Amino acid sequence: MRTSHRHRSEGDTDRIQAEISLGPLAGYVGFMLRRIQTTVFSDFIASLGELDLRPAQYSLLEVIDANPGLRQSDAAAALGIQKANFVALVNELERRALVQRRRSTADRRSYSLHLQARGRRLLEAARDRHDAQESRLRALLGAQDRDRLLALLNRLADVS
Amino acid sequence: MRTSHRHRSEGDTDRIQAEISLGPLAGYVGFMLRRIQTTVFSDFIASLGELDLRPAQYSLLEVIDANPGLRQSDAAAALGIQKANFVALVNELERRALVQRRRSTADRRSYSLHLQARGRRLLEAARDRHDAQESRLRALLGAQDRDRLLALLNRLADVS
DNA sequence: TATTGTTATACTCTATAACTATA
DNA sequence: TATAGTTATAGAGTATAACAATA
Repeated sequence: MRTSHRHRSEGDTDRIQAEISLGPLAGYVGFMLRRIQTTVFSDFIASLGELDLRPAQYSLLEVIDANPGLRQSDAAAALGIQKANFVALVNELERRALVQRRRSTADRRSYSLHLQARGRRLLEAARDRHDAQESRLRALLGAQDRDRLLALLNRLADVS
Repeated sequence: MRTSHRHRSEGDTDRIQAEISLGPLAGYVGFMLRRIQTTVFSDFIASLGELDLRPAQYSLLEVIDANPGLRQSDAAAALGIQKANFVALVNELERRALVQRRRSTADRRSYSLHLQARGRRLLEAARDRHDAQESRLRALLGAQDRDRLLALLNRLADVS
């Protein structure tokens, strides 16, 4: 239907079919990993959006909650963020009274990071959204396949 | 050892342990998906680097090769890139004589995209790198688990 | 009226180098 | 000398709005 009344001239090398093939890409783990991750991530961003919290901010709140008082640079390393880029992230959360920096008495170059009451409350709300997404993923896969997927992913942790 | 000669004062709430826990995050499919994908993607970027080709450029070459003459906007949609951001991508590849735009005779608003000889040669070199990475991933998982992973990923394609 | 490709713009994420204060 | 945190800067990815040409 879409192309039924096209005039095709001699030099016309355009495609007619509507569906575009990804070619060999669709068979690559690397490509599909990126593709699916992007979808899942967008979905997560959307569900966090109402909280005015981006994924990196949320994950930092989680890491501080799991490791109260950890050093700023250790938090950055755990999340795979460079210390230079981590500064603005912490600044913003501190400005919003979600997180607190405290000068370490042991090593006065470093800060330890702590959740404030507001940060804890926001973390709990964000974790609810995260849990809800995780439930949707589990519904798509089933509990057993979800665990299998997690196990398979972990085995890719040391490529390169 | 690391903290053996620290002086801990009364208000010192810093952490002592060296390993930082990701807390509940490590059990979330969404989080681990992002984490592993980032690792695999960095590895891929490094292997493409010598070709002066970024992943998005490579994937566009693949899509054009699989769908010669496809419309610019269809290529953008297939790769999940917005048409506005797609322009500079095609410009760059055309400037390097890898890709060619041709005005469609059927719909003079649109362009059809084609590989040029240099583009085809570069694509083949890039595909070799991609294949090499894929082989490393398969070595980590085994052929069967690689296929299982791909199947599991595909089942997540329609979250949200 | 709607769509294709385009420009302009802004925001996020990431990478690197250089600085300071402390160790 | 080395490390923790910081600043400055630049590149890449992504999102939205508005426009000209064409359907």
